[in-house]
This record gives sequence, C-alpha cells and structure tokens, in this order.
Amino acid sequence: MVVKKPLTPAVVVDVALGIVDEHGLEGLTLAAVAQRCEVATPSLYKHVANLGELKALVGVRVLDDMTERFTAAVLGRGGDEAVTALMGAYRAYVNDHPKRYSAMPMDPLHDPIQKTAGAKQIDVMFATLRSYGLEGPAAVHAARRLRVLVHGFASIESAGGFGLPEGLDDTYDQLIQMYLASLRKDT
Amino acid sequence: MVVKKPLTPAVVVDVALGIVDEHGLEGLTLAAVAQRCEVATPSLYKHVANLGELKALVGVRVLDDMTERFTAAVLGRGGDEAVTALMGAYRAYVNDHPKRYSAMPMDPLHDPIQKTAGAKQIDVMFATLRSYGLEGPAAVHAARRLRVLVHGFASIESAGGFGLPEGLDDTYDQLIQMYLASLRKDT
DNA sequence: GCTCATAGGCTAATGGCATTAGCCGATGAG
DNA sequence: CTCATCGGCTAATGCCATTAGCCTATGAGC
Repeated sequence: MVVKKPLTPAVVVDVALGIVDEHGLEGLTLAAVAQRCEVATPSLYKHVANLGELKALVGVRVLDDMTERFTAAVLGRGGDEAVTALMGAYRAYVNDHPKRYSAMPMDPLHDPIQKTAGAKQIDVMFATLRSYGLEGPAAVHAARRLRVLVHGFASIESAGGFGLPEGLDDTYDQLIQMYLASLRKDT
Repeated sequence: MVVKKPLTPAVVVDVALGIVDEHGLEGLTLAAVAQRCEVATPSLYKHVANLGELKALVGVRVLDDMTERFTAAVLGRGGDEAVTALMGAYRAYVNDHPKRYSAMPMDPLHDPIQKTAGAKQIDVMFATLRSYGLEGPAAVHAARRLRVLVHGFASIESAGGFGLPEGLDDTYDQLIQMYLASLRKDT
C-alpha cells in the first residue's frame, strides 16, 4: 500500500521543482503544488510562507544542486583542466534541466534565504581559479568573467535563443578557450 | 488644455514600456496599462490581442530601440573599434533602462511577432564583425560568442547580480579585450 | 490512561487579474 | 441621411494568492 509522504517544506520544494521542470517558473503556482500533494491550497501555508518564499526556496535548491555537481566536477583537478570541467558541468546541468535554469536567482546575495547557497556556489568558482594565483581585484574580475560566460551561454541556450543547435558544442569550446586565454594574460 | 492621445497599439506599448521601466516585467499587467490610459481594462482588447501579445510587442520595441542605438554606435567604424563601440552601446542601453532588459526576448526568432526585429539586431552584430572577414561557421561562432558576452554581463548587472558595483567597468573592459583577442585568433 | 497544546488539514471569503460576451454611442463613408 | 464600424463600457466567469477561523489527531507530560 502507498504510504503518503508527510508534507514538509523540503517535500513541497521537491514537488515545486517538478512543476518548474515541466511548466517553467511561470507555471509554478501554489494551486498546482497543492494539487500534486493532494491537499487544499491553503494547507500549503502551514509549510511555506507564501509563493514568493517557495520560489526563493526553489532557487536555493537549484543553486545547491548545481554547486554539488560543480564540486564533483572540479575535485582533484586544477588549472585549465578544472576550469574546463567546471564550465562543462555548468552547461551540462542546464541541459539536463532546461526549464529549471530560469529559477536560478541572478542575485542570490540580496536574498537572506538564498545568501549562503549563493555564496557557496561563488566560492567553488573562486576555488577553481585558485591555482592561477590571482590576487585581489584580478581574482574578482576573473571570476566575474567566468560567470558572465557560463551564464550568458546557458541562459541563451536554455531559452532556445541560438537559431540552430548546429555547432553549439564548438561555440562553447571556443568560449572555454577564449576564457583560458584570458586567464593566461592575467597571470 | 490637454488633448488625450487616441489609443493605438503603439501608444499602448509606450505605456506598457513605462510600467516595465518602473515595476519590471512582472508588474506589466493589463489592469495597470488600462489605468494609465484612463480606460477600462477590457477596452484594451480592442487594440491588443491579450497580455501575451502585449509582452511580445514590448519585446519588439526594446529590440528595435537597442538595434537603433547599436547602429548609431557602429556607424563609420570598423574592426576592434566597432566591436568596442557595439559592446559599449549594449551595456549603456541596459544601464539606461535596467528593468526594461528583462523584457528583451532571448529567442525572438521563435516568435512571428518578434522575428524580424530579432533578425535585424543580429544582422547588426554580423555587420559589426564584417571587417574581420570571417567565413561561414567561424562568423556564426564569433557572433554567438559576442552575444554570450554582452547578454551575460548585461543580464547579471541589470539584476544586481554582481556583489558590489566595484570595478564593473574594468570587468567589462576585460571582457571586451578577451573577445577582441579571440577574434584575432579567428582570423 | 488523561489532558491539553499543537501541528496540520479544511472550508469560506476576499480581492486582483485576464478574458469573453454583449451593449451602445459617435463618426465618417457613401 | 443612413448605417457599418470603431472603440469604449458593464457584467460575468474563472483562476489564483492569501487570510481567518475551525476541527481533529497526536504525542508530551503528568
């Protein structure tokens, strides 16, 4: 017999993530979550403050999932190899969950709920650049460039913004090489 | 005395754009537009098919405005100078209307309403790269890289995604130099 | 085993918004 | 002068978020 999972904030976020995967962030609605949980809409307020908070929590989950994959990809590597692995992992995650990416907050540091998850992800990026020995502003600029590249590509690709998928792998390779070259100049 | 403008689709889009500038794309609502036009909400349906179409039209307007500024920036220039001007104009537009940028469609070619405006903007980018003499796929990759850079940066900056505005000009400069270097390798 | 606070679910009600249907007056072409 | 059309309006529907207030089971503490 089926034992219904007790509803917890984490479960609600799980369900929400499923809805986002299927219908996009705009499709994420308390009513839809409630239906999947076989519960009346107002009941959700016992687990989550409101729709805004739920969206923030979904953002945290996406951030954490990505960070975990990045960490795994970079572990045991350094230098260009690590950077390449990180950029590959970023794109891979977004391709695995295209709709999901729109739930990733661009400004996690501005939201108390997302702050630590956001900081953790940025830390991984900084750590990936560690072996280049960049100091102060140079490190910040390098991390920003990296973020611009991966986010720019991922956001356009996941939106279907590149006319044809034709040669997208090559384009991404070129972005990686371009970035690695810029790192060489930095050091 | 005040002569009230006759309501036309173009005027409705103007008003909508004002709302987007103030409250963001999520704040764009037919009810809000109607109020500013001093008209009942259903009246808008005489000028616009529905909220979705209005958003698409706003997207076209943004696309066109940007393209116009890009064209002006690039006119009479070539090579690195032209690319630098284009990238500068892109960032400048977004900084002039931060909220607005979220209304710029990432996949204009998929929407019949936005298709030509999107194609025109991409044409300007290709034209800016013309003097490098890139052929076939190389030209496509170069244009994609350019788009990734400008969009990635603009989208993060306009969302307030960079921790501190500290040194953002420098970061953007580095992105430009990085891109110019990648073009040198292409040729 | 009894009691009572609480966790977690529910119904009812409110208010915002999109959208549709159907009405109506002004206006301009013929 | 007439009439179709344009552009506005009101009424009604339905979806959604959110709040208020109710009710029950359960488990901690006695």
